[in-house]
Amino acid sequence: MKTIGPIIRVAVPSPLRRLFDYLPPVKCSTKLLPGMRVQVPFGRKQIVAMIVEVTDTSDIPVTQLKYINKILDQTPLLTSSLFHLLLWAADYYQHPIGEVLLHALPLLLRQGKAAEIAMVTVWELTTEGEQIENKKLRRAPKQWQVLQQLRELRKQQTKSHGFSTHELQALGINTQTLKLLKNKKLVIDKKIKQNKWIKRKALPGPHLNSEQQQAVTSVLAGCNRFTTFLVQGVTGSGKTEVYLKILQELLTSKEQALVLVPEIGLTPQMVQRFRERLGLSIGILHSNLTDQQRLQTWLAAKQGDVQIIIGTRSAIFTPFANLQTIIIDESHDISFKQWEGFKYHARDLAVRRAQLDNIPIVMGSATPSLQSLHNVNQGRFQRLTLSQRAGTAQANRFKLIDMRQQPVQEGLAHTVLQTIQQHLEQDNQILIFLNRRGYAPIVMCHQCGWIAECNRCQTSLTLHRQAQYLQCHHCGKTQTILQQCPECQHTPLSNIGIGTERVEQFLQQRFNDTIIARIDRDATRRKGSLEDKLGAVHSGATKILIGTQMLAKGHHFPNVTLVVVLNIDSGLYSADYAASERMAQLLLQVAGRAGRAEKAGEVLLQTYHPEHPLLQLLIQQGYNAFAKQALQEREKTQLPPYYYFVMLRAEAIDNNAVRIFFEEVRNLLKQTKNEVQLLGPLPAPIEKRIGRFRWQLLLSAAKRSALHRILKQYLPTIETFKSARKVRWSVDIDPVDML
DNA sequence: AGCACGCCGACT
DNA sequence: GTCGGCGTGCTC
Repeated sequence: MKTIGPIIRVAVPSPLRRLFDYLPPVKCSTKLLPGMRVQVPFGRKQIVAMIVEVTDTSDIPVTQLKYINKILDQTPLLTSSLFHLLLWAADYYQHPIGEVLLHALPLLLRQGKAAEIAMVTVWELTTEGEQIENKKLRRAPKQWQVLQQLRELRKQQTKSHGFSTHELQALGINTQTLKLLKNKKLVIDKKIKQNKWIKRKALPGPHLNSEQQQAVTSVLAGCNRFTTFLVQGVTGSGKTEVYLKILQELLTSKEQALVLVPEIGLTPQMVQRFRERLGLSIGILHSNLTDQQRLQTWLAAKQGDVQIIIGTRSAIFTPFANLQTIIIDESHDISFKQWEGFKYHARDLAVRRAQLDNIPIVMGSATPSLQSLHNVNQGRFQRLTLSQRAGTAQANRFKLIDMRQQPVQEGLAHTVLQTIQQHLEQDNQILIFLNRRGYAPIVMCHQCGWIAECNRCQTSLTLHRQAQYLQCHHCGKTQTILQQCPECQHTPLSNIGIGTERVEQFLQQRFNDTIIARIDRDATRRKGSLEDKLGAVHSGATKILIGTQMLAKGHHFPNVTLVVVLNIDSGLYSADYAASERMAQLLLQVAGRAGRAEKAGEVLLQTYHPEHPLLQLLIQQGYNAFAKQALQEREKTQLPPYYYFVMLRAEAIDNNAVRIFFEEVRNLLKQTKNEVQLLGPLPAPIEKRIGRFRWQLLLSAAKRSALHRILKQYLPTIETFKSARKVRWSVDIDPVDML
């Protein structure tokens, strides 16, 4: 039984891959449009939903249709451009549409709060208030005094409106007095938009070198249509200056830009630099804002009140009144990929958004993803290379240290220790990189082979000696240190493997009068301690710096002349095909921390596989040569970006429930014949995590469209499986991590 | 997902 | 006798 008549089709915030039809409210003066929020009865509750379509037929009989309860927006909350991007994303990532649309909204809007720009009250003198004489206020000295203060402020002020309650309070002016003056019509209060999107005077930037200028010119030449640029510039080649110049040249006073940065890249220093150099208002979006701050920035961008938004991953969902370009810094960074819930990649969405809006997009990186380089080869991206390092800085010298040929102490090769000694004698700084925090990753009984394991995950516990506990680095759970083997009572237990804490302790003994700092999550937990430690490095007091990934990004250490990377081998032979790509990116990034001043940097890489061809290529011929070879291998072995991947994952406390689910899924997908290849289901590389057993099934195909068609066809069926209710399952399109 | 309905075990 | 366990079905 079909229903004819006005039908409002909405998306609801639930994991259902379909839309729901409603009738418009009985007396409805608002024209209902896609992108508006409504409150609707859903099941037993009232929920916030988003209008997706306004149509005139429904497959649901009219008796089953409910009425919209309330219209929450008078105009669409999502701009048409963002709305279409989100619809595309829901389809591309095969994620429930309601979750996608509502995920894009700031929390307060998701909860149904009004999309209101915060207003502040400002007080202004009336004409009468400016002219009135003292004698008329003889009996109100306080009011007269305030009036005088306001007149004084009026003389000094440069802004067109009055002063906020807050500002006046700071000057000791009582709100009560202002109200009395208002009653006498000597002052008036007005509500105005919060004036937080201030423009400043732009400071001039450095002179661009010819390559930088060339890059800017190329981007500007393509500035009024969809063009994709990959700015590939080594560390220190001045990519940020290129972005700044592009923004400066491209944006007129009403136009906007979105700048996406990795999670760790959004530092106050970076924002400060943008603020100083661009005479434009800037809004920031990241995870540490209050809900109200996020909402106000979001609305300001939508209204066109703020010109530049700098934000992390989720800022790709900001609406803009007049977006002219998107810039993605460190575009290879995997923090642009959302891992949980709606598993989107902000970089890929950004490219799509630029295409929908017909604007240029600029992606920058010293070490572009193989995906991006493939796009360059295919002619989809235009590459702009910056090869000169700014100033007199010199390129780093890489050297492989063959661990097999020499004695090793606490993870450090003999020759490496000698080199450290030399650099210390020359009063230089040294950076040691090890992507493993704690003292030792394994605690083992030498007698019976027992290993301390997490009871919730299938992983070994890491010994944290200083903090005095064993910790699981997957679920974070800690437990007390054991003195004795629980199996055979043998004592003591052996600590196997090397973490940052252990390296620090060893080096402190070895070079006992040298100041050593450790920078990892444990050593910088206290607020301000990271800043303190970095300060001590910059002042020159700290001579040796030991750290994890935290060190690899953003920070500059101009006086570091020696970088040592302790364990690069995990990137060479891994179950994850992309491990070598990430290792190469990390190595160049770590190396880039050093030798930025007049001193050249030396980079030592400790390995048991110095002959590894990709590694050889990387250090002898550089990243592009490495990437070319790695891409050839990917093509030969049918891996992305030549093949397309979709990972189907499921987990449950009951291992069997997951196996039954996947058995059903596999039987269903058998029908696809050879259109897609199935690998698995297999237990995930970390089989058990936080008490849940995890399995995965990899789908791959030479054509993206084939994969997409099959998912569209079969996911609704999988959704109805009874076995699906007993597991947590998810679809990951273009997974970046196989683990 | 969230929520209710519904049919079986150990308790005031 | 009930409180509550989670299996199942539904959401316009």
